[in-house]
Amino acid sequence: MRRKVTLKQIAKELDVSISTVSKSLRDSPEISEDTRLKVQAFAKLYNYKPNNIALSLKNKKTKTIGIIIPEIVHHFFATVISGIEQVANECGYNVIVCLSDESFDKEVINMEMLANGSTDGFIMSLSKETQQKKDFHHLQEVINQGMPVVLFDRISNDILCDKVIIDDQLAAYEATNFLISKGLKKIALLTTVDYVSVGKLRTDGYLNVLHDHGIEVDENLIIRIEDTEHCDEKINELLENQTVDAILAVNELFAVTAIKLAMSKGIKIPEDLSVVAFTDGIISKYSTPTITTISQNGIKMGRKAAEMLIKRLELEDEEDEHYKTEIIETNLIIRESTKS
Amino acid sequence: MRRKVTLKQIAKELDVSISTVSKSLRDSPEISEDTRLKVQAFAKLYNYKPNNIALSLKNKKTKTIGIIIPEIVHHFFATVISGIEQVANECGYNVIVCLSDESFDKEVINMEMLANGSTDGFIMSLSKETQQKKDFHHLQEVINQGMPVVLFDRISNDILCDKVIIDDQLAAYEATNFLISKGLKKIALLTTVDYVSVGKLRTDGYLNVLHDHGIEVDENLIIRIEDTEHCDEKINELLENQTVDAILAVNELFAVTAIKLAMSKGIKIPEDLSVVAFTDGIISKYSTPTITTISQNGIKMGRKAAEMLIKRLELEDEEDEHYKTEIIETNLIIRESTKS
DNA sequence: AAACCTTTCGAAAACGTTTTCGTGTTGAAA
DNA sequence: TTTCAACACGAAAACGTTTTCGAAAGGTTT
Repeated sequence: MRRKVTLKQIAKELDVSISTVSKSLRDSPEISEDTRLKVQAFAKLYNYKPNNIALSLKNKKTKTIGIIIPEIVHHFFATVISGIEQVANECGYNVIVCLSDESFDKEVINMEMLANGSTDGFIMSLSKETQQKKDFHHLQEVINQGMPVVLFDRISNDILCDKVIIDDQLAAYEATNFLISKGLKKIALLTTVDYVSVGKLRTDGYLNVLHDHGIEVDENLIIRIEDTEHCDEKINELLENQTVDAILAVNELFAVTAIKLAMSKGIKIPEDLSVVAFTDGIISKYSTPTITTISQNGIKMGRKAAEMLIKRLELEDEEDEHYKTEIIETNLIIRESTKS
Repeated sequence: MRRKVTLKQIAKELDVSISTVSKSLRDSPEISEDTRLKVQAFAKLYNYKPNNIALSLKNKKTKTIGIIIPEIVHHFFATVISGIEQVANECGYNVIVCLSDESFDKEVINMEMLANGSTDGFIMSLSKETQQKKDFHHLQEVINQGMPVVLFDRISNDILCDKVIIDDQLAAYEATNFLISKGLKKIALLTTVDYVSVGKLRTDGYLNVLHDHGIEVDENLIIRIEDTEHCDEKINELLENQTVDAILAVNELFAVTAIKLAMSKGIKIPEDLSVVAFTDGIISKYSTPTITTISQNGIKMGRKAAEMLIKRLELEDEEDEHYKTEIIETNLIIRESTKS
């Protein structure tokens, strides 16, 4: 077992000072070529690598990005992490990941843990509970301390910081418009409860397009689902009590559940019912029929968030560049679940 | 902008020494109640929290676990991270995640980055390239330095360390056995190239069960797929040229692809063709028909790996507990893709 | 020979902790 | 009055770096 070697040990071994070793390794012209080469050879031999922790302490920079997300077993969040990791890696940063499990308390705890020197900044998406409580003091605290924060997807207008989102409202508008253009009239919406920011925005987009086409809003066609685990019943209820031409679902899960239920009732897709879903994930790609979705490019979102954070981190001393909100474009990916 | 307050600042402000402040905050009996309360009140007021980096440097412990996995956009790996994070959190550890992208070089670079003080230990799953090259010097290096490593899923017997896996061979044996028990004879295998450890083991299990039942192995029924992206062609070829009763796939993707291709050819599932897949992920749960799978409990795997690592980390000074390999049990989850 | 410049290196501070040890003050016991 | 223990606190080292500044040694210029 050969423990890691330090500057001090090298210095002692070669009978020079620590500073000489440090300077030699950093190719300082202060040091004669003789000793420089000698030190470098020795360091290489013992595979010396500077200790990151010591560097962090000295530089007051950890080169680490804190990511706090509600869940990691959601494909979308996984892709965002992937995107973040890509540019972090390119820029010599590491990422430390914490999960809030949709819990406000865990979000706060994780944030406080990481804020005490572990990371240089944060990239996060708010937990449901946080969005519901509208309590952002933990974020505010961190921002006040001068740590940059970038919010993505689940954001809040009450927090002043950089943000990256898709235009949920517009995307919902366009997707619904697409359905209308196919001659479909009775379009149901499967959405979440309103405190989830994206659910609200997508609902708004849906409402707007109906309004613009002079279609009356039928509240019976709007299903607000609180508990993702038991969405079956509410969707089943919809299919039992209403005849609908099309469905817009704010996530894949709702969509695939609706499709399965519909098919089991002998409803043909897309002949009898067209379905469009938000979030282009694996389910949509591999379900039968494959599902028309609104792509929500997680990789791009993650990359952009990381770029914004790192840019701010490396900004020379708070030339306070004002906060930006970047919008990642979406596309409608047309597959088998919608009429052509 | 109120930067974080340090012991030194508190000391200066209250006109006491740094040691007094530190001791006060740690409730040392050395300090009079008077000053202790005064210091604590002041610290609370200014929301003092000790700096993690400084603590890490002093204690030579970071309370951080390094995770290196091939990809994060695989549901299985995401669940493992989730499991790791659960127990890490319970034990006051953070996790720092690096992705190798199945590249040997990235794996090495990430490992070296994290090994220089950033983490106390590693949990990892080998990249394909690493398994192919059989070059483990980076792992060996880290282990020699006294950092604990826990390998999961994609492991190698050439590395001496703790491991956690499923019994791939047994699981494949039992799954195939299940198919045979349904009276199915011509069972095809969709697997990976042999250097991927789990692919090899699963193939072995398949071969063993055929042998034990006296069924002759038909090499035409064993499809080794190198490139996941273009598995369609090879699977299509199989379905065109052979009539098969059943398919065992080493992952969900191969299974769902096979199912879709078969259905497009008018082959009925499960009447004409039964399908069983490894890895119980979302695809299997939501595809049509739903797929019978071998559960590979990622959460449990992650939890176990984290427990093993932390146990070793908190073992008083290398009482060298010998290395263990934990086996996570699997279950066959029977769904619609197999005959009942 | 005196003054000065270069070269080459080391001491020390700094980052923020914790902890060991030393020290001054007080009060009580001898 | 002396001695000693208890109490309350501070100085300093340590963790591993980087960097500033000072200084010794040697050489060059007057």
